[in-house]
Amino acid sequence: MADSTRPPTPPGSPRGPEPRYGNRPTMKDVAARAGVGLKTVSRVVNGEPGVTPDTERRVQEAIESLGFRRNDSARVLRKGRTASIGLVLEDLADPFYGPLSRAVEEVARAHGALLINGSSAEDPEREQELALALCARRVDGLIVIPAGDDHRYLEPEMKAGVATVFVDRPPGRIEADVVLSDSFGGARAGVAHLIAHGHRRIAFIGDQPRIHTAVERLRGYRAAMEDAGLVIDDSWVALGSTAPERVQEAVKSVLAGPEPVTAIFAGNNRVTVTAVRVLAGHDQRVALVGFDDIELADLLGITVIAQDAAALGRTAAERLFRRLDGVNDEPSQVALETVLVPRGSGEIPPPS
Amino acid sequence: MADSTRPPTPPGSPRGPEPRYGNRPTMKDVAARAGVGLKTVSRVVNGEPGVTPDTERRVQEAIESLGFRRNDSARVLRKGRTASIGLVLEDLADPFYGPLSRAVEEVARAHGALLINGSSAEDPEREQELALALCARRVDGLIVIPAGDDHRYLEPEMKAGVATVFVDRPPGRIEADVVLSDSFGGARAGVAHLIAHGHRRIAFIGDQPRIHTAVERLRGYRAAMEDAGLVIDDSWVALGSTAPERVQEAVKSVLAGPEPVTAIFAGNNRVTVTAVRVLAGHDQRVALVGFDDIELADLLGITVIAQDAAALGRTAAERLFRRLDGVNDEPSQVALETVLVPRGSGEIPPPS
DNA sequence: ATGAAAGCGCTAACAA
DNA sequence: TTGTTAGCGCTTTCAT
Repeated sequence: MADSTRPPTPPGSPRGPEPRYGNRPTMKDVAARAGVGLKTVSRVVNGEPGVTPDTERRVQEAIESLGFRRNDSARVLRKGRTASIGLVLEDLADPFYGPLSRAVEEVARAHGALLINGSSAEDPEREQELALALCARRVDGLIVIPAGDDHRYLEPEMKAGVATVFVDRPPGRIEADVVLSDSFGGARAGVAHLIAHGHRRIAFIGDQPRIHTAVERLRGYRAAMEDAGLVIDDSWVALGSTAPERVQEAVKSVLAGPEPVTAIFAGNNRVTVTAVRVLAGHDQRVALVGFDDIELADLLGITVIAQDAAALGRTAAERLFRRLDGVNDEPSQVALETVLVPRGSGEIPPPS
Repeated sequence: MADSTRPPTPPGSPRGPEPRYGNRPTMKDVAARAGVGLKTVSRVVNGEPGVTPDTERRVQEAIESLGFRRNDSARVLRKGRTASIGLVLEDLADPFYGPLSRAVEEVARAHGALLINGSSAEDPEREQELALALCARRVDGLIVIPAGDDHRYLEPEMKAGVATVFVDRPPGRIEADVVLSDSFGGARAGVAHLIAHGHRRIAFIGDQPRIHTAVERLRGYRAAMEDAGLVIDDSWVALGSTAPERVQEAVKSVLAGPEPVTAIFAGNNRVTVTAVRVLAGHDQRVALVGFDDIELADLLGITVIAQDAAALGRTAAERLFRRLDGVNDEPSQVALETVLVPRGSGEIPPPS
């Protein structure tokens, strides 16, 4: 009865495909070892009541000596909840998404859930592939930072009960909760700041136009210029990849020619970083305001429109868990405020 | 036969605990809908051969109209492999770990696996809790950046077949693969660099002494000083939390008194950032070399010992998958080289 | 080419 | 307090 080895092959039963998991012990093994029933082991493992201290001790001993660990896959299969949520973001290596992901993780942890995150690398197909893989693993909920602009592929999943919240950018062609930063308002305020400091020729260098935030920020730029009665020259606006080479090109371009811009509004942190590098090598002082705060921007005197990445993540996660707790109201749309942080670069006056 | 609804409650069978998953369709449902056997659906879903094009089409239609998605939990239960690996790190919001995690993710992706990562927040208990939770979910492998110094709790898991690789810091009281940066050599080179530029009184401000890299870097500092025949004053060395307040205090302290240090070696990126801030407000110019590269450090002219976080992650992940592919040699220990990047702050001479 | 039946490890329901 | 049974959704085996 108290045999510590498991029969290598349950005789008479079709054996598994291959030596799985180096033969992990199961509750059945623990039960045999402790000389109790299967359900009793289950009770002990899950801290359910109705087990005498003595039995519990015996079971615990068996667990330890066998090195048993509950198989959550089996548990999930039975219970229907995985206590895990998925986060699809663009790139974990981007300093903007790290804090966002961490904030989501903390909320998940507070709800006893694990976070699985994956990077879409700004590729819509990969976004879809990832999101669906997470659904196949039956995450209870999904937080998505869209790379693509059509999320109808998530409809069956959402109908099937996968709570879904979009962050940073709105979903395409589907109704769902969204948590955004006020890109339009932030950009408008930033550009207005430059105008207030005397600038009239201001460039906008941003991300690719299929990205919602890029378009919104451009819209904010246009609004601020229009508010001031300024006409935008097409050559001042450059949307595209945020790869350093492209941005470098764009910055140099708006600074060239007989009538260069005197100020630049950078559409996100990647653009700002490269712009700062280019401007550092430029002979003329050029004003700069960037969207997104950056580490050490204070020391470099970079004026920014700061958004709170952690707050974005936290808000989205809280919304998600509210849904998982059964709240079933209309899809909501939240826009978090941005903050203008003047540090010097945005207050440089135009050359007189 | 081609009925699109599933009986709400399988009659005569004890029904499940609650309306699971908003009633997700299963292969059985798809089979009924398509008028084929269960196994045929399985074949189609998994792209196995032995299905006529016509049958396949019917099954595909049923899948789409039902919004079926394979339940990977059930699959895992049968197959024994989850095609997922776990990564336990310190803090995803730290710009050092973002790229590391991303690199691991890419390798995992190349091997068809998903990455689940969690932050230990530098808390040994939380590290263990997380690692074991990942094991309960039967990740195929585990990459751990240790917070604690005793990893015997992983022994049963490793015995049970969970491939395990440690990164950035070695494991405690257990034999396993490790991928490190050469902290000792890097710190030694950095401090030697300061000495070569004329410094004699050099401070070391680092992380908590229970963290391996902190100790190694301190050892490198001591070695460089000794190489130069310099005696270290105890007041020059400060180990502890990397919270800005603590570091600020430490920096101010080594710069105070009648014989302040003329140079500082910062033990990691968090320390460097705060040190730079403090030094920016200091009237005397003080040399600084920091361990870890930092974004925009080039513009601020910060001399650093750079380690390649992505390479650490990549190397560890490759090692892990080699193990998962069945390679079973001795635990290996790899140390990646660091690079001294002179940018100005490390070349400031002592005041004469 | 297709399907029926067994069972992966666990929990829910129901005895005992 | 404890154990027995059925079945979660899938894959495997073996028959047809």
